[in-house]
This record gives sequence, C-alpha cells and structure tokens, in this order.
Amino acid sequence: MSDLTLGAAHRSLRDEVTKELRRRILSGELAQGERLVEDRLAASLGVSRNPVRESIRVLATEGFVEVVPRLGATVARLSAEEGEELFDVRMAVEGLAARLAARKRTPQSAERLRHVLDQAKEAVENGRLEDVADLNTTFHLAVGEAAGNSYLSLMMTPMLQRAQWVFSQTAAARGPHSWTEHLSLYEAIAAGDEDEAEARAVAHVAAARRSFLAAARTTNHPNDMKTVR
Amino acid sequence: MSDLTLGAAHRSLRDEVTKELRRRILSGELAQGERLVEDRLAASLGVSRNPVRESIRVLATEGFVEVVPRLGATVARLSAEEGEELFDVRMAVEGLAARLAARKRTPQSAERLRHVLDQAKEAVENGRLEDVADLNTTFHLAVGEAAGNSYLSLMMTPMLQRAQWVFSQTAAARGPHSWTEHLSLYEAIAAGDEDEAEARAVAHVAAARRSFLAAARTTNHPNDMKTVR
DNA sequence: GGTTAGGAGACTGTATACAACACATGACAT
DNA sequence: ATGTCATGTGTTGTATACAGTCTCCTAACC
Repeated sequence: MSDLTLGAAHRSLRDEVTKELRRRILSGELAQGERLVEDRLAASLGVSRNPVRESIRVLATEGFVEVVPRLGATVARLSAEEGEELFDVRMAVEGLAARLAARKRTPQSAERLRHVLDQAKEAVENGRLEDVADLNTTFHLAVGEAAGNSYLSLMMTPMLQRAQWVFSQTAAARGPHSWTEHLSLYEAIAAGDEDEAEARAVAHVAAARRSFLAAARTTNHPNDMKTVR
Repeated sequence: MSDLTLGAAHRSLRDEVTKELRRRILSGELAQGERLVEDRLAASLGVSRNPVRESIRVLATEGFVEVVPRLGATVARLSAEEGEELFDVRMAVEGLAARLAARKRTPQSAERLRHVLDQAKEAVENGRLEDVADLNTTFHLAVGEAAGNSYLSLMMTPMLQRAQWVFSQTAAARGPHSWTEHLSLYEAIAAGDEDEAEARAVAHVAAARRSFLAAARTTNHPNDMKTVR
C-alpha cells in the first residue's frame, strides 16, 4: 500500500524496511503481541518477503520482536515490570557513558551535544512533542558517541530506542523536565567532571523512572501494560 | 562442503547457520577483515544464500560483522583499543548483573551457578581448555540470567561472546585464575551481599583486563591486533 | 607514459517459486 | 457425545532466478 520512498544515496531497501518497521513498533502502530505476517508486511511496504524477513531477524536481536521458529514473529510484549527493569540497565550504561564522555571530551563532541540541545530546545518551545522524544533519544545517544567507545554506542542504540518505546507505551512524556536535566548533564561533561557527569546521568535516568512509575500506576493495571490487540 | 547437521527438534536451518558463522568468527577460522561472500559461505555450509544473508544481518547487529550496503560484509576488525574499551562496558554491565543477582537470588539460580562452576572445575582439571573458555562465558551469562532482568540478559549475550572473541584473538587464556574468582563471586551472590557481589564482579573484569593488556603487549604491535588476511 | 573509456566478471539486492509444516475444520467411528 | 483422522488453507523456510552495481582489467587515446 504505502510504498517506501527510499533515501537519495541508494540506501538499501532493507535498511528502509527495518527503519519503518521499527518506527511502526515504537509508535504503537504495530501493537504489542501483534503477529507479523511476512506476506502482509511485504505487501503493505511494497516489497517482497525477503527484505522483510531480514528486518524481522534484526529487530528480534534488538529485542523488539519475538520469533518462534515455525510459528512466526510477533511484536515483543513489554510488561510493566520489564519496562521498569530497563531503567536499571540504563543507569549503569548511561552512567558509564557520561563518565567517559566527560573524560574524553573534545571540542567536537561538546559542539555536537550542544547542537542537539539547541534543536531540542527549539522543538520544546514550538511544542513539537514527537520531535522532542526523538531528540531526547538523540541526545542520550550523542553522549554515548562522545564516550568514544564503539561497543558502547552499538549497545546503546537499541537500548535507547527501547527506552523510547517504554515511554510511548505508557504515554509518559516529560519533555521540558528532560531538557533542563540534559543541559545540566551537558555542563558537567563539558567541564570534564567525571563524577558529576555520572551522577547527573544516573539521577536523570532515576527521574525518568519515577515518571514512568507514576504514569504506569495511573494508566495501567498492576502487572501488565496495555496490550491492545 | 561440510554440511550442517541440523539439531533434532527442527531448529530452523538459519539458526544453525548463525551459530556456525559466529563460531567460525570467534574461533578465528574466519579472520578479522575477511570478506564474507554469500555464495561461498552458502556453498561451504550446504545451504542457499538466503539463510546466510539473514545470519549476516544478525551478526552485524551483534557487532561481529560489518556490512557496507553495496559492497558486502566483512568480519569486523577489532583494534587493541576497542578490545580494551570492551572491559569498561563489561565492568558497568556485569557489576550491575552481580548486584541484581545477589539481590534477587533464589535457590534455583544459586543451583544453576553452582552447576556451571562444577562443570568448569571439571574441565579445568581435565585440561580441556576450549571448554573452559565456553564455560567461563556461560558462567558470566548465568549471573546475568540470575539478575532476573530480561533486557540485561539480551544485552549480555552478545557482549560476552565478544569478550570471548577478544581473548581468543590475543591468545590470553587464564582459565584457573578465573575459576577461583568465579567461585568467590558466586559466594557473594549466594550470600545475598549486593555490594560485595558487585565489587567482586568489577574486580574480576578488571583482572581480566590486566591479563588482556599484558598479552596484547607481548603478542602485538602497539596499535593493532593481528589482522591476518 | 599516463589517463580515461569500455566491457567482462563477480557479487549483492530483490523478487518469485516451491516445499514443509501448523492449525482449523469437519467427517467418521466408537 | 466425544475422540480421532483426513483434508484444506495459511504461513514460514528455503531455493532459484534475475537485475543492478561495483571492481578490475584491457585497450585506445591524448
């Protein structure tokens, strides 16, 4: 139906498919537990089953999809408990990222962080909330990049996308709050203060967890997040 | 050539291919930077290109393979610096895993850890070094499982395989040493002492890093690990 | 001699085709 | 009425086919 418009520089079709499927999952367009039938997805994307299959496998290793060998793939289910558990991992990983980013700071990395912050500020002021969520993720990832540790970046990319997913599923948005905390983290990194950077990153994730818990408590039943079918 | 013997319970062929390719990379049978030509791999595994392609994509998201859109895939290169950086990530992640494992310990998880330790002890005593390396990885992963955090497990699996890769590439084996440290970590976890468990896990990874650095210094040139071509 | 156009070979990207399997439905037997 | 078996449909797993692109080699040209 809605054919993909593939990017200028001949980015392979499969990458576009992966991106689009991930987007649909993160946005909730594909609901948790929903079955991913290769034929249907292929038709809806205007491609053959082959790129779809490859994408599904990638998304499965990233944790967005569950594959049972002969039975097919479904969008992963995310219990409230699993959502909360993710924050533990984030605190450890992002704490490290912030510390290393402060240690290895360069003019370029500071510039990059500031650039993302500026974009986010602009998006906040203009009330473009979808962009704010994306830019928050981008900022966290930029901190990971600034840490100058390739495996850390590789690991953080799907982790942060998952975090965004968790939030979108609970409808717990907290854009402006985030922004000031990001600024404060940026300052510690730019100042090269490792301990403070780590502490602020951990505190930031902890604050995000509290938002999540509050939202989860009001919008959902005790043990499961909404699992629209 | 060497057709895969696919497991009893009809585990899909593609899973076997992924496992086998990963094994070949970890063992060095496929050298760093070596080109992965789909046709050749397919022929050598006795399957068609399709499962091979899917496997390559999965291994790429795990960080063992690098894919450049129209040019093909190569085994990832691991500089000595990247190898060392991995230890930073491991300290953060495995420290958390040990802490959580101590917090959430159950008779079952303790039993599981002890079982792996017993196997490792037996392998050490019988001098089966390849098995020791695998069992060390298994133990670390078991700690991750004991933490009862699904995303943590998901993240740790490729991370630990990568760690094993790093060691095999530098020929830095330290089996027996590891074993006593593992035992000590197990005891802290079984005692439910969170702080001690985290500290011992971090110390264990730090010790591994020292082994790595020592081995890397003697076997390699300053900035690059051996990159056989 | 160096540089550039052309073409052959190799390989990836994508589509199509077919085989194997799972599940549902319904008929038949007990 | 219930259990078991046969049949059909939908879906995944795998193989094959073809088109597009990159690289390298050759040859012609300046």
